[in-house]
Amino acid sequence: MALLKPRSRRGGGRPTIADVARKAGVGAITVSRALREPGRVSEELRRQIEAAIDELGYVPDPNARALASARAEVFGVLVPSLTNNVFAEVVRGIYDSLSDGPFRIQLGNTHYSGLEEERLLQVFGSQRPAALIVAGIDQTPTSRNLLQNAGCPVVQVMETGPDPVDMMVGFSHLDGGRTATEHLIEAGYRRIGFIGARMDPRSQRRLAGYRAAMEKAGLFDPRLVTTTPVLSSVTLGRELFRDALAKMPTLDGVFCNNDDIALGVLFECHRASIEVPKTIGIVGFNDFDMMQVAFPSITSIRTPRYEIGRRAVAMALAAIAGNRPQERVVDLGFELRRRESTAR
Amino acid sequence: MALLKPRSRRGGGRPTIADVARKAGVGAITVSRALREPGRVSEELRRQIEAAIDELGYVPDPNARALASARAEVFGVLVPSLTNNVFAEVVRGIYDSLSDGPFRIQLGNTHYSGLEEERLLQVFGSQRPAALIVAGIDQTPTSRNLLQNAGCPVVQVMETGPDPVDMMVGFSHLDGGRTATEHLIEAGYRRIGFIGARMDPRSQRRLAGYRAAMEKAGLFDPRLVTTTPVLSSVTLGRELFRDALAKMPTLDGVFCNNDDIALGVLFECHRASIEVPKTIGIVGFNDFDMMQVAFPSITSIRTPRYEIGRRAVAMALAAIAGNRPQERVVDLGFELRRRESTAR
DNA sequence: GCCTGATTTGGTAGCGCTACCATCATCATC
DNA sequence: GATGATGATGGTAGCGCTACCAAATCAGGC
Repeated sequence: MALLKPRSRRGGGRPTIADVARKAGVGAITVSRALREPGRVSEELRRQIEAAIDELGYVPDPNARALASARAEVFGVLVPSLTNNVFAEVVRGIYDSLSDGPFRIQLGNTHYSGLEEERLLQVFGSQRPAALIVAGIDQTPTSRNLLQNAGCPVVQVMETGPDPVDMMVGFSHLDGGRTATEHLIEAGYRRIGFIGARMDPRSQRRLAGYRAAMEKAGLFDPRLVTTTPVLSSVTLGRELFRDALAKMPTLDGVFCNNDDIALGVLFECHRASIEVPKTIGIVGFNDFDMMQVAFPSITSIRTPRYEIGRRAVAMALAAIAGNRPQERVVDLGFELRRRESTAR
Repeated sequence: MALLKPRSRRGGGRPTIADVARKAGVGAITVSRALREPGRVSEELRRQIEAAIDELGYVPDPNARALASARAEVFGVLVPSLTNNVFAEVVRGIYDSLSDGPFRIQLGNTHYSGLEEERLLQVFGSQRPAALIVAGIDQTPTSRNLLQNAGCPVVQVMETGPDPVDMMVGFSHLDGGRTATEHLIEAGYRRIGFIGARMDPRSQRRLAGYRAAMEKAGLFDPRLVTTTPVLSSVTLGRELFRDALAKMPTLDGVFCNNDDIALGVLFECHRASIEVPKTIGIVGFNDFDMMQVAFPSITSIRTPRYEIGRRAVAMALAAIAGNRPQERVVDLGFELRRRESTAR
């Protein structure tokens, strides 16, 4: 008589929770509990179960878990760019904070497109993630709606604003732009340009900060502003600076939308023998490592990218654990790093 | 009399494949087939099913799918760093190639640690991914074993070598190092240093290429080599260059392990009024955008990072579809970009 | 008309896990 | 000693989907 079930598990024969339960002499559900809520299982059984797990080399199947509990141990992370170092550091912060626990990261690249963001939120939602972390606060109404109905903690990162979907961690780009510009003004520069590429909402707010500072000092002139929607790069920084100079030869300072642009400006100054900081003052944004090494070293606004990632995860984990933080909007601030490029 | 089943689906009430089947008046399995193998379903039913899907806004549950088919639509991607631009571009290539299809990306950061790589492969394996893409070819025996038994296509990227686990896409770092060094020699430099940080296996091979070229020209001297295991940065490039100069004041050229180091060297040359390329020639590695903008522009080895990501996915997808490429090792090469920093 | 094989469709039985309840001790309380 | 209250454990019934097989249909050949 043949065996009824020829042990042909479809799934490749890895040990399951039932195998562990059999070996430990307990019910499957007790194994499940021992894994998820160890406190609710007696110490004796827990030890037996752990021994069985070790012996069999059991690893829980995240897919089965997600299906049964209608909740995947996944953090959905949406950023507008994978190669922009700013977001890479945010992602690194998220990753480092999550690598101890059971949570995986599902990365989405919106390419600075609201439509793509909507599409990704749709896809991510179908997985019932444990939390969503999205860059920016300017979601489309559709995206906002998707976030609101995601049924999980949501953290908007990089910026602060008055109206969080759920939680927020970031800083004020407007204040950052204003601080950078005020610093140039205080240093004695007057014909201060703004140079920016890829004018996403954060860049727009830095520009607004620049404008506020310039207007307050009675120095604003629209011809001082040079922008392009093209993706930022060092090469582009150089080109935009040449455009700006051509348009406004009396330029004596520039606030650059980001450090790439600032570096391009610096190199062009070298090339054209424009003295920095004497003839032109330069301020960057983000304060990448290279800013302090550049010659002359470049003043920049230090932004807490890595810390934003870490804090976003901490808030999301707290919310998952049931104690949503009191402060739903966390401003991590920024810091002006004064260097040679503005030391006139 | 109360309803028997108060329609309290645990899973939040999103439409399921059964809902679609009911609406379209077909069996559930036919809907499943229409989604995965449209060719095997008559055109009429297919149309009905598509209409039902649209109307209900049905999105397949990837977790249920993975559980039932014992195969997740996930590409596991293992890189040693999230912020190193080189890997960010590889990941971008992978992401762009995958964003059309159903596959998700599961990212792992090994932090240049073999042990961490083993741990991640273990975790990734428990999800039965559709494919694995790992950076480097120097896996530990344990990791190699895990890859071999992963039961899915595996692509090792960034390098080429004689013994792929399954497939490989990359280029020869040894040849890259040699080419860079030979270029300096041909340009007339003689006391050519090697400066490298974070001496991972790829850096080691570039160093080996440097050494081969130097020895062949009868120029090698161990005091010309300055390395550190510390993570690479522009700041570090500057410091290492100062060390190298202190050790060997007659240095007249440097091959830098990567572009960050090269940039640090360039800035230090500015700062110390060392003329480039007259007194010192500089060659970088990777050819980031900024190399061509720097003043003077910096000679570098252009590496096909993005293309490596794309090709790795293409090969993996082909293998999944059943037609594993003939060539299991693809060498995408590199290119020396001659610029001002070596134009003596 | 019958058979064969290809094509299209559906039913059943899981995949591995957890939510929900039921059960059974144990112990304090009246 | 009956009555809950509490805590530990287990059974059952799915989660939403697909593998596997069975059945139905149809074309063509004899």
